[in-house]
Amino acid sequence: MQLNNTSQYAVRILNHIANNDDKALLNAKDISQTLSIPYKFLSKIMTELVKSNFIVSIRGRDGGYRLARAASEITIMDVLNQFNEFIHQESCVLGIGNCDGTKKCSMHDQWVQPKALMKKMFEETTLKNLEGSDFKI
Amino acid sequence: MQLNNTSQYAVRILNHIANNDDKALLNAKDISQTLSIPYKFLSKIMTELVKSNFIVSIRGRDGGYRLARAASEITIMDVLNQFNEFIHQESCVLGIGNCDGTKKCSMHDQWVQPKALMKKMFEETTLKNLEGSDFKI
DNA sequence: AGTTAATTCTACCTTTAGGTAGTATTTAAA
DNA sequence: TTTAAATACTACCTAAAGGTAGAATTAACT
Repeated sequence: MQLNNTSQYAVRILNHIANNDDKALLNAKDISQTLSIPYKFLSKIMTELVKSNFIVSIRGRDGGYRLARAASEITIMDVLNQFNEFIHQESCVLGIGNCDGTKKCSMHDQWVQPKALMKKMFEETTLKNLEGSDFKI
Repeated sequence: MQLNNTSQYAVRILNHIANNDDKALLNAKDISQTLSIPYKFLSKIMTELVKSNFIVSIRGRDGGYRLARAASEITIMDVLNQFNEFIHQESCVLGIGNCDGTKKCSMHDQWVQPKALMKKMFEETTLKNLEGSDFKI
């Protein structure tokens, strides 16, 4: 019951970029070293973050990355959706299709509240909310 | 953000056995058909459930499986722990080691409540609580 | 005693997530 | 205009999860 590796990396990367968005561009090499994410794997994720419009890239010497929009406009849910983490209302905790009100699995009722709280939290938390210098990165 | 396939199967299997524990033994072939879980894969899970003492097996002709203890004494958390689903207090949502009070990741505070609710639910839900005939299986 | 129907064991196959390698492209600066 | 430092692209490799195959073992029934 945890986020996949790529999602975790993506959130940490975006969080890091948001924390430094006033300064110069950040490049892949630096981010890789700061966050201890393998350089080549990070590069792949960066490209995906560019394509999905979370960040913009400046190519060539002295290039790098910065946020594509305000940190307050990027929710964690946005990011998770991009990396195959589905946390929607009907997702069934036992994996039996979709669980709606009519036909539900045996754990549906117990799962409703935790799922809703989790969903709400991911939807309401933005990169802005995560800013701070005192956190593990 | 969902349980792995094997955990889902394990819960559904145990739930099904609990629902029929008054009747005769259930065998792998029947369970496989009823729950639409591949027979050979199910067999493997059954053996693990026996070894980890959730069920007991009767070998040989007319053999099968039944719960090893009362349904009210088996929590979902017990099952998940057996199948590599770690939902403990210190598990870090961003995968940066363990997140305790002192040194925490940037999402720690937002994650505390959903995680706690989920943990409590899995700990307090037993197979007995899941019994019922009106659920998707 | 032999047959049949069940679990168990060992070994393998397949798919996907995670990760790596090498090269092409772009751009600023010397 | 060449070089250096950056991103982007294509293709591959590796490990783990999910799943399969076949034979061995066990025990009730005839």
